Amino acid sequence: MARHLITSALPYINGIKHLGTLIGSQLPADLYARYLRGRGHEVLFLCATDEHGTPAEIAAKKAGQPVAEYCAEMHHTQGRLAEGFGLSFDHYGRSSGPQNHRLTQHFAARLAEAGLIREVSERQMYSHADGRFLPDRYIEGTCPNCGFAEARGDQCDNCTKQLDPVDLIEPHSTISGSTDLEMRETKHLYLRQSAMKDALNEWIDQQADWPILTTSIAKKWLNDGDGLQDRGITRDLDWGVPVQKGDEPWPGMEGKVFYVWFDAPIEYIAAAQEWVDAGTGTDWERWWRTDKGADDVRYTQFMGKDNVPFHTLGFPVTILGSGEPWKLVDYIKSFNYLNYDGGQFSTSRGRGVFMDAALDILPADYWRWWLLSHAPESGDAEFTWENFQAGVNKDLADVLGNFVSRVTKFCRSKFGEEVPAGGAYGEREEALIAEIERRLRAYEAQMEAIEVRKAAAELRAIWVAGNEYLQAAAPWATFKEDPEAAAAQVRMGLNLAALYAVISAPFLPFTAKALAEALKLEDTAWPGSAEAALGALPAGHAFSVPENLFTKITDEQREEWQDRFAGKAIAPEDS
RNA sequence: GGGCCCGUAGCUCAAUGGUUAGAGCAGACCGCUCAUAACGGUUUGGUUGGGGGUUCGAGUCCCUCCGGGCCUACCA
Repeated sequence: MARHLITSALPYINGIKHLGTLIGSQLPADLYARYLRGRGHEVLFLCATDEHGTPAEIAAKKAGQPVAEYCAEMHHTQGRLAEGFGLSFDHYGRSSGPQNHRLTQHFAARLAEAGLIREVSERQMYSHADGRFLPDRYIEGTCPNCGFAEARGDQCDNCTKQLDPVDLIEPHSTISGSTDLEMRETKHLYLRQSAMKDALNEWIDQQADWPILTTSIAKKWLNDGDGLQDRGITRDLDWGVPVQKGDEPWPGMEGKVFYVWFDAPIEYIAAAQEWVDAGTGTDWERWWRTDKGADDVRYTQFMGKDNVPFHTLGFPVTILGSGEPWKLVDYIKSFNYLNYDGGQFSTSRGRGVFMDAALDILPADYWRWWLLSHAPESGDAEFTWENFQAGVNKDLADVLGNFVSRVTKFCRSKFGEEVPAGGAYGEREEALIAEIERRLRAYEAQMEAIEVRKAAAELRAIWVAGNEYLQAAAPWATFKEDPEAAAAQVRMGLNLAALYAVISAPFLPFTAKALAEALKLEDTAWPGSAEAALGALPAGHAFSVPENLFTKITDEQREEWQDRFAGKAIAPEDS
């Protein structure tokens, strides 16, 4: 038994997330957490909404709500959807919570003491109409280089020239459209990441077993061009963690807040505090402080590739630079993107499937299975309705669902709804047990390596083995000659179903639970030897035939959904 | 522009530099009739994107070209 701290990248607050976000971090993190819990390990699985930053303010404005209220509502909505997908967070926190405020200010103070923060004066565009400074991307104008009318303040999307907002002809705010803009002097804090470049390089070099995606992104940022650059960690916004040195004011920084990418990862720690404060947990420090018991914790982070720089560089600088014994991540599992039917998911265009709509049309396990078995591990993956329909129908309805159906119904018709007694296992059963033993251990190995697709393939192979066995044993034929032998075969079949109820749970928690209940399976502990596991249901054990575990997706449904989620052509923009 | 990842069967993907490049799906054929017309078996299908090189041996390493994707630091 070991102790595992698991975090999923924090979903940003500005709306309901799509399937790409789900498979990019939360779902595989949940798979791993469920598996480790199943193996009897002690697990703390944390997630939270990432609530600060400009997009949150803009989304709130669009919704006509104060930002705090908007975030509270959206946090609730996202939480409800997470629950709907079976995401088994031990705590689902908020980066805007008081714990994170205090902790973020604490880290800033420690970093300042360590000489890792410097003040920089810079000029930024201020919009009078909006009453705020605008990030470059929220300013548009005509490109001085190519004449493109909708060039952004940071770069022209047409000619790709790097721009400064002052270069633009007739610059205006994309929020209000106002042209009443001026450059203003403003002071900001920068985290001196460059000072820790060598330490980070050495640390990354030690991680030979991390996904290439993780280390290559880290190395690129560390060594590209002039190497790792310092980053501004404050913004001129209202919504966020006020800049303070711990409890003390920070002269010259009044009215400013820390920037999201600085406070968001700190929320991983704060979420553990929230977990305790909410009364769900006790002693968060034994998970996060190596001087208070966390030295034997294994910490695994899950995230999409867009989040890798913050987790390999920024956050480690915060942790290491503090000079305090905080737990540093042990393994970073990163994912590529999931595309939607030949393009990207798009929020504004309504293109693709979002978490709320997904649950409206199908149970969570359908999505969990397909997404996890197609997790974008080696490259970007693509969601198409044809693939989704084929995968779900074949794997879930035919291979798993139908197996359970055929064995339970056959038993009911010949022996009644209890595990039949009589007969004995022979060579065929011995071979099956040996095969299950081998595959079970292979499945565990893939799970432990967090090879998500390979783990799914192994699990599926175990389901298939059940169908192969039934077909070869053919109890419906045996029954006519030798009912005792058929009883043994059915007993084996029912025990396979019971095994599936246990080992499928990380992928299919809802179905696994329903199956376990139908089989009246008391003990859902992870199987030791296949031989013991396949004896879990003794002769005479009563069960009930479950409803069909999965309904197939029809061609009509598929076509309807294809149309419904194709999206409409509106202005481009975010996802 | 620079960098990274990817390119393997119609589709989705495997293969510590080492037998004849493998699975699943789809297709074809056969079997079975317990089951959600499900299941099982057999089988078709490959110039591993192109070209060059290193090596006894290359899908794998190097060079180059082609194609796709991502990142490039004030979106997160």
